[in-house]
Amino acid sequence: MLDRLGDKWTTLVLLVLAGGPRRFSALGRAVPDISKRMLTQTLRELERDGFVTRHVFPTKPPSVEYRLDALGHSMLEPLAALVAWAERNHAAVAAARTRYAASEAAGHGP
Amino acid sequence: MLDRLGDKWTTLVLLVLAGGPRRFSALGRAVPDISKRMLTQTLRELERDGFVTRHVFPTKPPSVEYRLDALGHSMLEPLAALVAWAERNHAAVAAARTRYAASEAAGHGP
DNA sequence: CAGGATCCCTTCCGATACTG
DNA sequence: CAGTATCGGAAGGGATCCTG
Repeated sequence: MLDRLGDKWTTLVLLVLAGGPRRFSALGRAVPDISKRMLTQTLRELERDGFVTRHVFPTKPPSVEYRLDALGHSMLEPLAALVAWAERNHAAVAAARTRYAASEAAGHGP
Repeated sequence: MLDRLGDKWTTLVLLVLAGGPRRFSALGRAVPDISKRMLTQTLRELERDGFVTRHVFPTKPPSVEYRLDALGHSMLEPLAALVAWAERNHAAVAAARTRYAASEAAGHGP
C-alpha cells in the first residue's frame, strides 16, 4: 500500500486533484511529462483504491471528470505535511549531495 | 526528491533506523526480503542525501553502523503521519478494491 | 561482516497507432 | 476527448561469486 503512495505519478496527480476536480486532459497538462498511458494507469489505480471517483459526461466528444472522494481528501493532510517537509529541506539534501560527491572524488581518486 | 521517499525500501529502512542505530546485517534482518544488493544501494542513497551517517568500526571482521542524523530525524514525523494514515485506512482501501473488482466483473462480463 | 561486480530475467514505460 | 492495444528499449532487482 505504501508502494502506491510511493509511485512517482500518484502523488503528483493527487496534489493536482487537491485543487478540485479535473478532466483527463487537464490532468495531463497539469502534470508535466506524464504520458496518456501513465495517466490512465495512475487514475485507474486511484479509482480502484477508492481515492478518486470518475464521472463520465456523455457529451460529444465525451469528457471525464476525476475528483477526490473522502478517502482521498483524508490522506491529503499527511501527504501535504511530507511535501512541506520536502520543500523546507530540499536545499539541505542538495548540500548533502554536494558534500558526498566531493568526498567521493577525494576518497576514490588517484 | 519525492521519488526517493517513494522508493519501496527507503521508507522501510528509515523506519527501522528510527528505532536507533543498526548494523548492516541487523538492517538486513529487520527489513524482510531485502537483498544485500538493495540494502547497500538504499543505504548509499540515504547517506548521499544526508539522512544517515555511516560509521565503520575497524574491527575484524569489520562492522558498520548506520544511524539517522538530524535531517533523517526531522523527516520521521511527517513520514510517521503518513504511515499512521495508512494503518488507519488500509481496511477502507481493501474494501474499495473489493467493490472495484466486483463492478469490473459486472461491467465487462458476459 | 560488509559490500563490490557480473549475469540475466522481469517489469516498467514511452512511442505509436487505433477506437468509440 | 478519452481512452485501449501493442511493441521494444531501458531500468529494476535477484542470484551468484569475489574481496578486504
